[in-house]
Amino acid sequence: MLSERRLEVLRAIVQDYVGTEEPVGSKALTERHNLGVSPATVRNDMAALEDEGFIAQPHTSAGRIPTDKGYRLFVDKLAGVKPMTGPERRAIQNFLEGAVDLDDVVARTVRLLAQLTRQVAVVQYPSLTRSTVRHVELLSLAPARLMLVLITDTGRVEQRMVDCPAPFGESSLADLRARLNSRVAGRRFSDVPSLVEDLAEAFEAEDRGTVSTVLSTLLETLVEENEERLMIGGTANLTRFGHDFPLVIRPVLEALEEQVVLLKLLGEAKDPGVTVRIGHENAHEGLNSTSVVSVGYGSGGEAVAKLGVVGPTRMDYPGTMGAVRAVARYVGQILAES
Amino acid sequence: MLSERRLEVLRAIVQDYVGTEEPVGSKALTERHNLGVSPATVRNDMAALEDEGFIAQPHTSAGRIPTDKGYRLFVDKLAGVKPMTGPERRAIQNFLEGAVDLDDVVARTVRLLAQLTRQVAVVQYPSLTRSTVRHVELLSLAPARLMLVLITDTGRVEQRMVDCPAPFGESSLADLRARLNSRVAGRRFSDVPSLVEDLAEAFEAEDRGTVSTVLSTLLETLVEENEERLMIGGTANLTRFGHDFPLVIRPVLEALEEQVVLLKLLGEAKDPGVTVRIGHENAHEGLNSTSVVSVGYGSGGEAVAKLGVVGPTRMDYPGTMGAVRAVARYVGQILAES
DNA sequence: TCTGGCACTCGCGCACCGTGAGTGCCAGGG
DNA sequence: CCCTGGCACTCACGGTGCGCGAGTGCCAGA
Repeated sequence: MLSERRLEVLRAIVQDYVGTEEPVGSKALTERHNLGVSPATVRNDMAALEDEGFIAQPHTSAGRIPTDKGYRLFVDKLAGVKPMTGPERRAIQNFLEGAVDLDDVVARTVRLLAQLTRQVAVVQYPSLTRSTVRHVELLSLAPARLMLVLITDTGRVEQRMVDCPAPFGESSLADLRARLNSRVAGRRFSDVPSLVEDLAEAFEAEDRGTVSTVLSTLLETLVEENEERLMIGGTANLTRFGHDFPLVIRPVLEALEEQVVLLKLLGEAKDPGVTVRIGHENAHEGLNSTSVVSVGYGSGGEAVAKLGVVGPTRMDYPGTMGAVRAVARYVGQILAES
Repeated sequence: MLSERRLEVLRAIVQDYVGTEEPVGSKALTERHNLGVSPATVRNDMAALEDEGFIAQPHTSAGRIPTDKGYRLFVDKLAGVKPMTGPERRAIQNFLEGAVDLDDVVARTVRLLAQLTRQVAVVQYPSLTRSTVRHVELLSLAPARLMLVLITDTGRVEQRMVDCPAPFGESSLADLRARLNSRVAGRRFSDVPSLVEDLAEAFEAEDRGTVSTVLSTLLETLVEENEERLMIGGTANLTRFGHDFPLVIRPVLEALEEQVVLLKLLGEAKDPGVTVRIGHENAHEGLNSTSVVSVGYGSGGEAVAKLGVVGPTRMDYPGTMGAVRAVARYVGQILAES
């Protein structure tokens, strides 16, 4: 096992490298942190850390930089989560409180996260299946054309067109609307399929086709693949990535455009607290030189979706984790109020 | 005025430069285009074009590159719009037809435009004020809390919370909903303010406060500033911008994050056809080295919103204009069908 | 186990230079 | 008058060579 001092050396290396973006050498280290030992000793420690795979040299006769494994150790054992200061908390709250609807909440959250962390922010909309039904609305647009509108307790609204197999009267429509709502309003979306299963049976034969079309459209919106949405922002922060720009930034931007990739990325994090995935821990190749810091948020105790940031592996983990956690907490509050 | 041949030289310079991304010299020009004259003559023409400000030298003893003014002349006088090929048209149509709702239409359009033009795509949601009201829905969430949902003929759905000054009964709600819809359904949103002006008067004194709160919330959603939404994509294409990366790309990404800037950008284009704004013609400083190609789209004859792309001034104008125009046409069709 | 000393490595920045594409100008010819 | 071939000049670019210095590994001694 690594001695206390060696861990201290690793911590110092991570901190310095994150600050300066330059490989850090033994002399510079002893000057900026009082480790109480000489550079030569630090050199031995560094050699040991390198043997263990926690740090590496970009080339001989250069300083060391942390490896993914080094950052992992730093995050797990050496660093906490830096809490936000009072003024920061207030600023977050103020900024989020002006939102007029869910889109606005998400948009503001993205901007806020991007600004606080100076990284790329990703915010997932509250998942339908993990939310509660507030109301289901059915509108008649044409004799054989309906619009289905779902509204969740988190303020999310989804709409779908329904082409009916047969004309559907106003009274049948009112009937269906009433029955639907009495069954599902206030219930969790994940329970909806079983709750509406036998609904068609209550209708006249001529209407049953339409009713089951409506129901299957309703169920389709709940399929995992379709129902997830997200918003990203702060991509301009990618320009602070490093010097060897195009090659690094390109795949990152491409990955960010693939919602599927991002959803997987956020979805993988099962930890109830803040999750950090570092460099190669990310399955997607384009994100091998980035770290993802994410956390679930929700109006109650339970998480209805995730949010997080994507940045260079060389990032300020304690600060980023603190910001992400704080923002998630306040977003949860805002959603609970609306 | 410039002679025919000099215009031809300019066209050749633009074409070559767009293709190679490198300053083009007199010798290379005569080799690749049969202008029927010698390099020396071309040199004289180039000198003249430079005097007029259509081309410039990055440094002495390098070839010439077109200036913004040069591209402007090229777009206005020397190049047409390159129509899409049959297979391309079919691909566009297929790709857009799978969309399930408006968000999906917009998202697909963005992806499509980004792929076709290999540039950054921007698509504005159909403007509320230029659309027609399909339905206004009012839901009671709590005794003194309503949700207002607006649905347009283009499939756009907006929702707002309304905190009522006093409890509002189910029957009053049904009454208000019916009256509202009978007045505004099928009418243009821009006419809504005058159509609902005196609606509160029809209600009992105790309900008037709530009714006017609902109405003012309704009117607020129509304020220009709030009602515009847009989606962007294809930012990864910015990496193909040039060599001097960070400095150019940074302000562009920043500008793209400012919805206000983009909306202004699209809004400025008044031309009914494809509009091109080149380099410094764009008011926003960060976009001085980009060109914006935009066009209005709509379900009927009239434009309900704009879409377009943002790319380097050195872009394939005829091709880009053709793609933008074609996509707008098909999006209009899709919207008309839904 | 830590420390100071020492020889060694090697990337970085800088100066230097040859090459070649490109230019402007000019005198001569159609 | 316009076009052409010729000519001298300019200057960015790429390659080479070199000194500096930060950083390293190793070792002997405290």
